[in-house]
Amino acid sequence: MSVSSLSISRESLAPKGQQKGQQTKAAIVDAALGLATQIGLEGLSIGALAEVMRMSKSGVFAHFGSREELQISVVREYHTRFEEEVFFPALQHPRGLPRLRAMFNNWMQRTSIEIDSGCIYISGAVEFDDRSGPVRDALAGSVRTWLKAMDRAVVQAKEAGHLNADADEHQVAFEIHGLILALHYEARFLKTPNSADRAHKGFANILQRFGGAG
Amino acid sequence: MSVSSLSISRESLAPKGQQKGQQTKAAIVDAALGLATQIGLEGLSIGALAEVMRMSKSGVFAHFGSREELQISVVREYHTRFEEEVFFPALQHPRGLPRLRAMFNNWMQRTSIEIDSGCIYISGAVEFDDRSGPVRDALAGSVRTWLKAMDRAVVQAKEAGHLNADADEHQVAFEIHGLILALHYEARFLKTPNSADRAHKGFANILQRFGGAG
DNA sequence: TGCAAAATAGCACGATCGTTCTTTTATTGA
DNA sequence: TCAATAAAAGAACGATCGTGCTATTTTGCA
Repeated sequence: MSVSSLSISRESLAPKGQQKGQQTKAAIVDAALGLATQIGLEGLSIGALAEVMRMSKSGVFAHFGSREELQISVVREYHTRFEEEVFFPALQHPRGLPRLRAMFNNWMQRTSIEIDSGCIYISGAVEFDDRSGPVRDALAGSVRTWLKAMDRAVVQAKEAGHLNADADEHQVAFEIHGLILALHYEARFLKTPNSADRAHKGFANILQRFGGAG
Repeated sequence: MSVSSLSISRESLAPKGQQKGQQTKAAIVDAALGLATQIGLEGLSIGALAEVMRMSKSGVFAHFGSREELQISVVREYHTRFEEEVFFPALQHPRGLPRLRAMFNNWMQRTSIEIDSGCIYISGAVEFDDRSGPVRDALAGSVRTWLKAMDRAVVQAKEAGHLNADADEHQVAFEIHGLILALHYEARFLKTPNSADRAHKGFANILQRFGGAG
């Protein structure tokens, strides 16, 4: 193999000076996210992760320097994917009720998938609700960012006249959040059928009450 | 000390042949419940429990035979307390809307306390949602029992004419469950203020929509 | 009061955990 | 191609975990 072909492939695969290590790290974070959604951020162990990656424990460990840093990387990766899958696509819909509906529907779709795989925003909340530290901060910050985006969407719907003028925006967001949590709880833990339908129905009920049904 | 006084005290303290071991076991379960609500059923370790009890690990362990049996005992104890605190007092209110209100209010009060202490129905759901075994069964059975009681209360409220005739009982119970879960999540994890008010408001909104507001 | 039984303690085991250190291998750039 | 550097492996550490085994202590009852 010639030097020039090597050079070209390096350019194309890692254009911004991305070393082999960066790619490996990304692959580790990807695998770690998969493990963490199933067994939680606390259940995520470097040994199990190394086994999945077919690497040594120390090989995995060296990329992060600590377990905490690994957990934070997982949270950040989840945040990015959540944004790409739920938030950004909704922005293509016009402000107001259409965008609010899109955000809820995208959230519902993601939650429906997570009935099988798990959700670190929910499991992480339980694992870190009485702790402090950078992992908790990353987790709470990420969740708050999303909930604020939901809040803004409700505010815009009200400004657009799609909701009653006296509608309490935070109340709407709170009740929507409850529907998602109930869906996750009843479907994933209790295996209650038709939970997704109940959540959708609940959203329609909220809109009806706050004037967004018509 | 005379034999008769010993006999009397034994009769009074342990009338049904309750040995010392039973009392100790009850005290251990009590301490274990306290630990489990904070750090979860999975975080509950026999070593930490022994330290709290000022006992040896093996001394604690012998009462249960396995960690799993300890966890099940904790779930059962929590179930009993939940019934005594939330369910039974509500039965003293008349069937229909008054009893439904009482059940929700008692549930809210318990949840408000658990914002500080934690709740094993919620943490346990996350810890055991993708596992099988007796602990999961005990947990899910206990939760289902309570949710069915809520369902019955809604049905009775409808039968009494306190809710619209076309109200979907399970839908009402689902949305109420969501309010409790959102309260726990936002208050305990995110430290969002006024979450209890939002849950109460949400309950009023549900009643309004299903015809129980007047 | 004394003796059987129950309750508790003490100790050790294998396993897993995060982490550190040293050594080997793979990659990079001139 | 070769030296410098990054990446990965290997081994070992102290700690904690659940659990089994064997003493020791405490309790219950005649």
